[in-house]
Amino acid sequence: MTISQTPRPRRPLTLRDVSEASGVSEMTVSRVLRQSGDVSEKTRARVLEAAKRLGYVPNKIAGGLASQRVNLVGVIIPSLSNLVFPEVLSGINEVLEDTPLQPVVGVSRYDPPHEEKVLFEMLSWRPSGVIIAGLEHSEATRAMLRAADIPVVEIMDLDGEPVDSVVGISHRRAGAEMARAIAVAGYRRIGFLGTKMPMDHRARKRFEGFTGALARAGIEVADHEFYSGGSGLAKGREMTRAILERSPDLDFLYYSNDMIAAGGLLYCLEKGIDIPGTLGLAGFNGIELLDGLPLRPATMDIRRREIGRKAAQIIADCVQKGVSGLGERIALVPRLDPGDTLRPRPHDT
Amino acid sequence: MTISQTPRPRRPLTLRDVSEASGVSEMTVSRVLRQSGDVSEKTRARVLEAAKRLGYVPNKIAGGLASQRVNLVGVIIPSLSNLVFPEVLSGINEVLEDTPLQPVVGVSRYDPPHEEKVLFEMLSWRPSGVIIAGLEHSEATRAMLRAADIPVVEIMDLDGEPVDSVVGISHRRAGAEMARAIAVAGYRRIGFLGTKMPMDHRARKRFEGFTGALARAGIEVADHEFYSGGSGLAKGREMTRAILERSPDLDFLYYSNDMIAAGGLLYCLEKGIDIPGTLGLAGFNGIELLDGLPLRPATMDIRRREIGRKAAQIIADCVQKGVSGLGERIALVPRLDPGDTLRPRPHDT
DNA sequence: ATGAAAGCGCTAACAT
DNA sequence: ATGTTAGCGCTTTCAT
Repeated sequence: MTISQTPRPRRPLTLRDVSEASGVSEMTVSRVLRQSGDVSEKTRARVLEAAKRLGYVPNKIAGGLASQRVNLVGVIIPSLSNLVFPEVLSGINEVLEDTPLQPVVGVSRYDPPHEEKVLFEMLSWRPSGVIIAGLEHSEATRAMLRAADIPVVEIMDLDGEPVDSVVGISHRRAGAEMARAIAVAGYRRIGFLGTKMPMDHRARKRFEGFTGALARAGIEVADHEFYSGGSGLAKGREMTRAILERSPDLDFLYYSNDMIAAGGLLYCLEKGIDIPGTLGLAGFNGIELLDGLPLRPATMDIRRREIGRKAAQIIADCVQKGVSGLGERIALVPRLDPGDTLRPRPHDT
Repeated sequence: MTISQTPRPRRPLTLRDVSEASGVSEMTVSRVLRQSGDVSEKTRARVLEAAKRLGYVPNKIAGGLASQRVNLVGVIIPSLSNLVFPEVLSGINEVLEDTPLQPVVGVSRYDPPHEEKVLFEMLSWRPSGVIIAGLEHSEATRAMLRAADIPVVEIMDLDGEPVDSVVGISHRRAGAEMARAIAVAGYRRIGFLGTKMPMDHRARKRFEGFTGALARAGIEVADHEFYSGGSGLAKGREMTRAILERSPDLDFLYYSNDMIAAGGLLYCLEKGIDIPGTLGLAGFNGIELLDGLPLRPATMDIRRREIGRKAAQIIADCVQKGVSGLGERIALVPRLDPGDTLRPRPHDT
């Protein structure tokens, strides 16, 4: 007796296979599978049954070519290990899940030539829109974005000239606001700890906004420490040790992100430094990690999830309206959280 | 005087446009752009110049349909916010960057029906291979993977029946090994803190391996605490508080991941508990975060980056050889790191 | 080294 | 409600 087996196809199944198996024309099968147009309930059922039985998976390559529409949204972010960007992606996902659109992620590594390459690859799939982090791109990248004739949303940052729409916060203002809060609280000998600048424009703008606002309060940054490489707790400890050994009289440390701030906090607590009495601290981003620390570092929430949601919404709107961009500018306001490490302190006078 | 401007095309550029602009046949243009076949240096230069000047971006949709080959590798992981998976992705990227293959990421959210949907979407793009986390999938998912007739690599876990190839560690053994180390060190009143099981098979297997090995040493898990929802430091603190209030006589806590272990550690240190004298701790994963904590919790490194690399290598090999799978099984051995929180202790006798 | 023709699997547009 | 035809932009194959 021969054993009957589900045949394992060498050639992937096509609409035609479903058409033959169900005795319905290819066109009607296509309509059923896309739930477009009028199809009788009976044929619909027969088609669905056949498609399921055969294990048919539609070919979007062919579909996209025929319809000249591809429901992909390219998302280009600098890094996945930053913790911030996965949250932006979640926001994007949340919105796109209620649409036929699907995000496709590319990672630019804070490297403009690589960003250019990633975008080129992405555009070769003819996505319906692009969401891209930052406003600083190579001229070629900007040219491609403009020429693609699709909605483009630049996210995270507001300080610059967008190609089309933009959703984010002003990092200059964020830096300035933190500076003001620190100055108002009475801190005077302030150290800055951050990433090496050329890589990260947003960190640079925060630094600029920070120093600018301090200057207006008659304060100069007393010392700074820049690093390269991954930012983990250990890096924050090390940098904090270095800057405090060099400048033991600092009374505040402003870190360019929460992770290194958390490392610095742990270091200071171990050294028995009185926080925030002797030394205040602040980070940036508002990541979840901060919730479990012995003290909650001051930080500024940049509303990552909301940035993702708004950006995705703009793309979805454009696609729905059939327009290739609508030059929106959505300014989100970061929320300063003083936590336990940024407190008004007695004056020195 | 009219101002000459680069015309902004409504219709995306095609090979034909480049062909006309360069006076070279479409076919030859195609050859140049794909760097395949013999083309004279002169024509090549002309084509490249025209393509660049026009800002031509090839249409991979059309190319994929014509060639029946799409250089995408689908990667399906449960979550992006887990810290573990971005590292696996890095490993995959590292290898694929030296090939024409490109990863496309889908997130299954530890949810089999959703995983099924994500895979279906992915397969509709006819990728050259699939890398998917875990061995537990719905029957439909397994059927799709088999029917796709492309290389499939299941990653992270070894304990089960793979569809094709598999790269990972045995979580049962990992749990068992940690149990043995704890027992040998002399701990006897052991608590387990982990995720709610049905969601996460690998955590479940570790738990099974752990309790099994303890049983062989004549020890039972004295108490356990399960949680749902995100795992951050705060969750680790809260769970630790709960279990220690209920069972103050525990002498060891085994956490299902490093993040909650770190939270637990911070909690214990604040409470002034002597670690590892009174209480030992261990987590799981070997994440970078641990490096900056006041004490380094014991953990087990699961070699995430290497898992990604090996998996990608298998796909790349299959694509290169033109085979649709080769049933490899790569068993990685996790590394137990006792850190500062798992130390031999004096016997109670 | 280059070109011409056919067709990949699907859908738009137009029948019926 | 269903079917027919043409063609999306590229590559394969076969000429030259």
